[in-house]
Amino acid sequence: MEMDKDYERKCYELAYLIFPDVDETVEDLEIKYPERNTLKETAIVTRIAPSPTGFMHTGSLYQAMVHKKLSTQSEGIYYLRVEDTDQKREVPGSVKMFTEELGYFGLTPDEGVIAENKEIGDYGPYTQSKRKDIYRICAKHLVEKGLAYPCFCTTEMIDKTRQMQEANKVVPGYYGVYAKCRNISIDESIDRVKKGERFILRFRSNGSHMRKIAFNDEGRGKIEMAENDQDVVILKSDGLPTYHFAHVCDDHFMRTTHVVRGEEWLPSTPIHIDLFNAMGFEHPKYVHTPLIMIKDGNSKRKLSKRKDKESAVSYFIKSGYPAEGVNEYLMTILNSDYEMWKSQNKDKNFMDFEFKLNKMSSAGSLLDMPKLNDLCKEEVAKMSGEEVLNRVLTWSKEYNKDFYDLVAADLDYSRKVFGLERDNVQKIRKDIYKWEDVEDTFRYFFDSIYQKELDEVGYLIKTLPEEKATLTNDVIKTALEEYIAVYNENDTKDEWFARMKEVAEKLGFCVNMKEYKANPDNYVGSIADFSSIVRMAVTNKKNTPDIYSIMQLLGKDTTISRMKDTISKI
RNA sequence: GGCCCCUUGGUCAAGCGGUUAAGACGCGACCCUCUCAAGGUCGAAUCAUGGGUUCGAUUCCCGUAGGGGUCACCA
Repeated sequence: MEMDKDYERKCYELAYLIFPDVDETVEDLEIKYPERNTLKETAIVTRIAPSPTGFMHTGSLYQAMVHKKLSTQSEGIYYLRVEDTDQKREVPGSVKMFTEELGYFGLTPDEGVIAENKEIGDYGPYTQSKRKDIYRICAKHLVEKGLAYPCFCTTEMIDKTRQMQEANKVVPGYYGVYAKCRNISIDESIDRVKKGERFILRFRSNGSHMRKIAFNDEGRGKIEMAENDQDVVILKSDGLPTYHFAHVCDDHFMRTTHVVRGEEWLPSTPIHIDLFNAMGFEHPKYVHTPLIMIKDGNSKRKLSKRKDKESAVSYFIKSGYPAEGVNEYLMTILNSDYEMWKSQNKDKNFMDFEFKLNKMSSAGSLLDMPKLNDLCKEEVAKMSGEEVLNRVLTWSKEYNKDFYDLVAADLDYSRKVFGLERDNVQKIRKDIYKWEDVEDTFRYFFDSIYQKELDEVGYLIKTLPEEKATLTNDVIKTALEEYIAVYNENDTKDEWFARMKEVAEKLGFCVNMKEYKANPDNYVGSIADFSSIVRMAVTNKKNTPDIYSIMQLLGKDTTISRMKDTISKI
C-alpha cells in the first residue's frame, strides 16, 4: 500500500518532469469542449480527416459521401480536421486543394477547416499541429496514471528486437518483456529524463493478445479481435502525437459520434479502444468502409497512388467528369439498394435517398469506369444546352484555355452548338460524359481547330474509296459538285432530305435502305453513303449528329466552302 | 508468416430455408435509322469448394481454397 502511494507520487513527479509547462488538465478540456448538447440525441457527428499530402484519394471522396449523408440525415455535423502530424510528408497547398475538391462534389463540411485559412466551429483548432497543447495535457494525464512512460530506445535497438522476434517467430513489436523501457524502474526513468536523455512517450498497455475483445462495426456487425498489448508510441520525438493518440484525443474532444474510415484501419481498432479506455473516454462508433479496388491482370488490388490515375480525385475533375455522375456512381457502390431506388425516383438525386449503414456492402468493389461513364452520360443528358455551355466554360477556363477562348468568343453560337439534339427534341443525345471530350466531338463547329485538324491529320474522306470500292474519287467529287449546285439553306429538314435524295438518285445511289440491302450490287451506294460523303466533307468526321442541323448552324458559306475545299483536295 | 476482413454472371449487385436466382453497366443479335449516340426487343453469362444441420440449402454451422488489408517515432 505504501509502495503504491510512493509509485503514484513518482508518476506525478515524472509527469511534471516531462511536462513542466502543462498546467491544464483533462477535466479542464472536458469543460472547454463540452458535449454537443445543442444537437438532437440521435444526431451523428462525423469527420473527414485528410493528411495534407497534396493528394486526395478517391476513397476519401467515397467516405465524404458517407459523412455527408449520415450527418445531414440525422441533423448532425460533418467536420474537417487536418491531420498534419507527419511534417515530412506535408505538401503546401494541400488544404486548399482538398477543400476545393470536396466543394466540386458538393461535399463541403459544415465545420472545421472549410477552406484554406478558414475554419469554423467551437471545437478547434481543427489542425492537429495546432493542438499540441491538448495532446500534451492528455499525455501528461496518462503518465500521471502510470499508463505512459518515456522510452529511450533507439530505432536501431528496436529494429534488432524486431529481427530477433521474427527469427523466433514471436509476435513482433514493443510489448511485455520486449518493452525494455516499460520494465525499467520509475526511479531510473526519472533519473534519465533529468539527465536530459532523449526519449519518446509510449503507452503502457495492460492488454494481452491471448485475450479477445469484441466491438461493433456499424456496417459489418460484431467483430472479434485479439486485445491490444502493444506499447504504441503516443508522442513522437518532435512532440507531435501519432495517429492513434491524436484520434483518441481529437475525436473525444471534438465529440465525434461516428468514425467512418477505410478498412485498412480495422486491424488497429483494438489499439484505439485500449487507448480510449486508458483515457477514461467512451470510444465513438466505428464504420469501416470497403476499399475501392482496381483490376490488375487477373487479380484486384487497392487503388494505388503511384500506378492508378483514378486514385486521385483530381483526375476526375481535370478530365471534366460532372460531379453529379461521380456522386451517383459512388452512391451505387456505397449502398446496395440505391440503384433500385433511383430507378423509381429518376428526378431525385442521392441527397434525397435514405442512406443506411447496414446496406453498405463490406466487400471492396472494383472501380468500374464504363459504369461511371454511363452514369455521367445520363447526368449530362439531363442538362440543357445552356447548362452544358456553362459547364464547358467553367471546365475549359481552367484546363483548356484555347478551347475556352473559342467557346466564349460567340456565346450565342456556342449555346446552339451544345444544345444540338439536346434542346427542344424528344430524344436527347447521349454521348458526352466528360468535358474533356467536348472539344473533339464538336471541333468542326470551330473553324480554327477544324482547319488545324485538316492540316495535321488530313482529310478523312480520302479513306472512303478504300472502304467501299464503288465510291471512287470521281463519284465523291461529282456527288459534292451536284449537291452544292442545289443546296438551299432555307430548306426545312424534310425538304433538305428530299433534295439529298434527288441528287443521290440521279447519280445512281439507292435512296431506299431496304431495297439497297437487298440488291447492293445494283447501285453505286446507298443514301447512307451519299450522306457520309456530305458529312465527311463538312465535318471531317464519320459520325456526327444530324447533318442537316450541323449545316444550319455552320451557315451556307461555311458549308459550301468546306465542300468546295474538299473537292479541291481529292 | 500471425491476425483481421471479404467471396452470387466480366463488373456492381438483389436475395435473407422452397424463386423460372431480380435489376444496372458491359457484351452479342435484331428493329428503328442519313452515320453515330440514344431508344426498343431478345440473348449469352453467376451462387468458389468440401463437409455437416434440414424433408429441402445461394441462404445456417464448420473446414478448405482464393482475394484483400494490416503488422512504423506514416496516416
